[in-house]
Amino acid sequence: MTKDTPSEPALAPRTRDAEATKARILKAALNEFARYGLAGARVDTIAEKAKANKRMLYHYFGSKEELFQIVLENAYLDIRQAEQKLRLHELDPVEAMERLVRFTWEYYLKHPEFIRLVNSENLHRGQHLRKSKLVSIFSRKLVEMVSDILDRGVAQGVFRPGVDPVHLNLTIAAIGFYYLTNRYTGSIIFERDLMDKAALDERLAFNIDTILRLVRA
Amino acid sequence: MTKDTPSEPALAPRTRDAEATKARILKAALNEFARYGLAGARVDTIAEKAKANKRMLYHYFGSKEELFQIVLENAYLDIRQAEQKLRLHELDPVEAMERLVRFTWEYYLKHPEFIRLVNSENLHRGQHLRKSKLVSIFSRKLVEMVSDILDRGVAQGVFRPGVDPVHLNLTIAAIGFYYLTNRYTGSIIFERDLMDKAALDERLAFNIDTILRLVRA
DNA sequence: CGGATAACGCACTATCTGGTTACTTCCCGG
DNA sequence: CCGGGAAGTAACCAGATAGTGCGTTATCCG
Repeated sequence: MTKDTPSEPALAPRTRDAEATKARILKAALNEFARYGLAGARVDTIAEKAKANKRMLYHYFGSKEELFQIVLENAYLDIRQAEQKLRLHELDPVEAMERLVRFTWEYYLKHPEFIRLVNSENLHRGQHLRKSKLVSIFSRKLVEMVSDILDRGVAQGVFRPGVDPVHLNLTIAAIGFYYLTNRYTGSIIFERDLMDKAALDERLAFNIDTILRLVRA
Repeated sequence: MTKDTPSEPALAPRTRDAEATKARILKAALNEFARYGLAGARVDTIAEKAKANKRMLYHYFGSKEELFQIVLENAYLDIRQAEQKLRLHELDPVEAMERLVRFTWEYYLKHPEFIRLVNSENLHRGQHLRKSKLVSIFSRKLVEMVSDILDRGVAQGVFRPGVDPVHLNLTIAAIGFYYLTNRYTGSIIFERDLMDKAALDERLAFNIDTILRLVRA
């Protein structure tokens, strides 16, 4: 909508730019909600970090909860889109499976905001995600993707039949997500630094092994 | 300390009973913290639900955070003690492993407060659990327990060698914990009721299978 | 160029929230 | 049976917090 005239350099600092302001608010909100949860996040802090006026935040997003909802939806859409870019159908089943486990792990590792946001949303019983139409659509593609790998593997005789793609999806997510979301209590309980580089590499290898043992014929 | 005189019936409603009041506050706090998280929980609500005066809460526990800390520690001690009662060393390795997976799942299912508390604590980077000395001690026993099962299994040739008991522990927890903590977003994303009786049974069976495939020779 | 529209900002408030002050009531040991 | 300490209570407070009313300024289109 509000675009620079083509002749002007794009980097010229616009004094007024609704899209840019919205984007800054969303980014600051993602950070704040991920750090402190929905209840712990402070609207004033979000506005400040976004270098935007709080009034703008309410103008564009309505309320703290609606802002959270949009931040959460965006986070889900981001991971679902990244998954689609993997082009797993081009790989043979074992490689595809390994790549998916690796991707999931690395995505969680690179995006700790995502796992924290998901936890917050589940504390609130999924009431915000439920309002998103897009998330369901994109999630279906994920299940189809895994289903396809599984089918191809069974056809080639490398995977055993009868593995539920939803349970497999849940398990791939679980073994990475749990380790990383509970990194703090986990490090205390098991008395070792779970976020140590070597520990992370070891975990990824363990996870790939776990999933392959689960699906192999 | 404050005990009824032996001649009086223990159930006689004492008008003043420090231990009972503390217990009521802890119970109400467990509920409130599990429901709304540390930031979302309300001290007034805890006092009200405990049928205690807020001043008592501060008198016995010092602050909201210290109360949270004690609630969290109690929750961990409870699960660790329940695990010790399983007497897994009396079972053969495969049965012991299956029993542990089953127990973990059923404990999480019966104690949704536990998983919610753990999530809240990890949002706060483990800063409260770190202060507990007891939790580390009891956790060591858990690792030893799994280690023992694993060793016995290897000696009998039913389990493969080289499985790290910490990673195994993490995985047993993960596949149950993740499913249950993300029951809300999971049900939305996969468009099926993850908390349906049949779905729960299916998941338990899947989890047992996953772990056995992981450790079997 | 000029005025409508949208971006932006200040200052305010009603309410909530963790924590406290100052008090009363009960119980038990000597 | 009585005095002191512990259990219990009501009212209160200061700071924080989500949300707004209203005025100002930049931008863009006719």
